[in-house]
Amino acid sequence: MSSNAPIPRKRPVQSRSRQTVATILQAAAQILVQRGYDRTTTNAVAERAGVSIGSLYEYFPNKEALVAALAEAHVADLIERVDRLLVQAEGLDPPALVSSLIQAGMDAHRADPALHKVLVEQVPRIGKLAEAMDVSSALQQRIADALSRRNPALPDERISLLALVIETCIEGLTHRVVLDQPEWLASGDIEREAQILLEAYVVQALRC
Amino acid sequence: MSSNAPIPRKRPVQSRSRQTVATILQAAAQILVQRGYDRTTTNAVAERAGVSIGSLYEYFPNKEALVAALAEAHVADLIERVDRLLVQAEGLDPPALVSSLIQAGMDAHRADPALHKVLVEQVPRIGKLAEAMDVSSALQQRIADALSRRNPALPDERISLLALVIETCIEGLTHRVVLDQPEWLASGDIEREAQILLEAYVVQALRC
Amino acid sequence: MSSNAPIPRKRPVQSRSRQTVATILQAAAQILVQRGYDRTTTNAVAERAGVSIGSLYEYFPNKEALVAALAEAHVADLIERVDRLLVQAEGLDPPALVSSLIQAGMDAHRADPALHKVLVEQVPRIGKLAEAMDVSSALQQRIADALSRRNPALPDERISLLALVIETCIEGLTHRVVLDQPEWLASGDIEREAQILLEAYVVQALRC
Amino acid sequence: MSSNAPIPRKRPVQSRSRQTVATILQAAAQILVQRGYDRTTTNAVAERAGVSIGSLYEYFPNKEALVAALAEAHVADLIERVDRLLVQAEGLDPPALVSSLIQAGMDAHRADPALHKVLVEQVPRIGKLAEAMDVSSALQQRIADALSRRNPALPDERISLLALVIETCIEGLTHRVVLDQPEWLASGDIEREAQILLEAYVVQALRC
DNA sequence: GATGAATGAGTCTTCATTCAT
DNA sequence: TATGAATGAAGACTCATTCAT
Repeated sequence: MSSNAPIPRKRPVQSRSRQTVATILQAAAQILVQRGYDRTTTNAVAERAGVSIGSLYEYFPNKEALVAALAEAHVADLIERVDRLLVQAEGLDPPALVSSLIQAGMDAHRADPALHKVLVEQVPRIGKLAEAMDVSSALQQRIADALSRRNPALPDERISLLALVIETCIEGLTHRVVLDQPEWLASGDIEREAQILLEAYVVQALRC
Repeated sequence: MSSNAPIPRKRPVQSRSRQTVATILQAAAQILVQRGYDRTTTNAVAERAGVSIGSLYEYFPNKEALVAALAEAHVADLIERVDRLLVQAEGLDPPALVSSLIQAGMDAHRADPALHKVLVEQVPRIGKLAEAMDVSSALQQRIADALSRRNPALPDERISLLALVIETCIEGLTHRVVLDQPEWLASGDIEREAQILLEAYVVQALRC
Repeated sequence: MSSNAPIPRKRPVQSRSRQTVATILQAAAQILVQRGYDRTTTNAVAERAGVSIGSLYEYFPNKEALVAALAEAHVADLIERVDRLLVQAEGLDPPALVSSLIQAGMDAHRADPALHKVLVEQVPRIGKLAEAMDVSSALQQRIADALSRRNPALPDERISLLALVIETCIEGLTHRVVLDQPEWLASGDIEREAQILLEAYVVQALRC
Repeated sequence: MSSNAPIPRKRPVQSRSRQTVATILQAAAQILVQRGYDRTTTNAVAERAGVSIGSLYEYFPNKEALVAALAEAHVADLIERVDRLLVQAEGLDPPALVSSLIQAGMDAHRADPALHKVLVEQVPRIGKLAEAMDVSSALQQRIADALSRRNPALPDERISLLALVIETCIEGLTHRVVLDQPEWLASGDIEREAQILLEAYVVQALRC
């Protein structure tokens, strides 16, 4: 409207959009956590976000896309955390690498455990949502890279298999603790067991 | 009428009911696999079962209960398979026990993989459904018992932790293979890795 | 079965039927009072009566007929009570007659106030049910007869009108007290007012 | 857009809603009268109103609320009519007051007799509906006020009782005529009788 | 872009009633 | 006659999505 005002630097529209999108995603996360997936309605999300339902559909073509966006953001956050830790672990020996991976796995779940729980337990892994929620592939890739740098001689197939096993165990153990026994989080017992379990495995594997 | 026949009276009636219930559950399984949880409607299940919608509600108070019954049956089947294998593994040494556990885990998922996939990926783990789908607790208990018999000196806490780790890893690896890479099922690669991973862990653990 | 037992006097079948019908009606009354009309189901009535739903439909062609039978029985009970009092009031003077009528009205509602309340407040006055619940016509007729015997000179039209007014006021006042202010039942205030109200009216009317 | 127009902004939006609500209520009244309460379905009401079923539920959370709104409106209309007549009767002597009250009662039932009949005869007086349909309390209050102004010396208790008796008789007689013998409406016979009945009663009562 | 009233296909669920046994 | 499993028409209600303003 006020076209000659001195304020607008660049893409004011875009920045407002960004803000709106962020608000909607926040609202979606809250409602998802409070009500679960099935009972989350787009109307409720819009209302919570203080945005009209029409606006919501301006940014997200449907409910699935909305939740997918949320899942993507969450997953990106998770992976970013893992990446940060992996960078630090670059030069370490295998036991320390394993430790780092375990820490990364545990740490990743500290992002937004409640949201994580809902996403994992209630959101149907179908279509776009299945893709959006696939953390494992990305993590396996990163683990594979790390292993590969350590022992470039190992064949890719073997690396993949190792990465799959490692990632699966860490994710499995972490999930179990985070989702079902959050009271165990503090003790560090699980980390210790995981270390024992995987250290031997990895050390030996990197030898072959 | 035939007052002194040795045949129990109400049997025919009961058997009709039984048949109806079984038919409904079968139909539910089929439709669940074909359409996924959200798009499974009670009316469609009744129709597929060749039964009136009223009959369905005669036996299952609502959709949740229907799917929960299905999940319970599936879980029971699954656990029964594990139990059978564990019985055979009774006297074996730790490596063989581990092998049995892994086989049991893999085998369990051969019950009805398609149904398993839908149940795991799409059915919201909420309320009655969450309970009905809890295999892990049961399996951990069985593994704990097996370990306990092997090494009665170990404290319960330690046994529980071991069982949790073992069960989680086996379930995690099996899931990953069954749900995401069914093509790996045949190769036996995963079993081999799992054996390596867990054998060392268990052997050592049973020593302490 | 035991066909030559000395017990059965006459129409054992009929008497058993009678018993069944009575049981069903009792059950219907209970459930009606507990749940209200809409939430009263024929299945629940049968169950409460300890009778199969099929048997219920043996005796009552449909829900409406069942409730109508109940209403009829209730109304018959009411009218019988009124009749008993009116017989006693035969020779009395007008004020005493009025008093008797009022007593009869109040007394009638002591039959089964809870059932009465449900029938009046919730049962739709439609078709067979409307007929079954029509107490007023019968009462007006009886009042008209009583008045007529007192003053045969009065034209029928006038008698009818008087009866309508008297019956309506008594029923109205009684209802109000019974349904809305049961705590006033004991005091006798309403009876006193009704007597004042109607005595003057009737005395004068019987003169013309 | 037309930013400085004196017309309130949201009006068009609101007026659309208002219109929708009004249309729905009209349709509900029609269908209620035609089919009776039980056979009135929300879908039919929406269809008759030329509105989607979703819109109906936008404004009325359930069937009960819809009918309650209708009843409330009807009752409000009814009471408004009575109030109008009572205002005019302010300075009159007791006989004229009685006459006014009777006229008011009769007149009130001219609002929408068919709807009135359905509401009274078929709508279950339960929960919200019972409240919505309670005319008597309001009318008794108004009558009590009128009496109180006439004779401030009378104790409240007595006033209440008088009002109850008067209101009950007028309502009873009016109902009977309107619901059961609409053909008597024209003659004026009932009004005359009511006047005789209540005049003596009120005159005497206001004396004490 | 924003709004929010309106849409309506689609679900679950109830319950009076039937009928094979 | 009695039983109770089975029926299925019908109804209340939800919510993702559209579109006129």
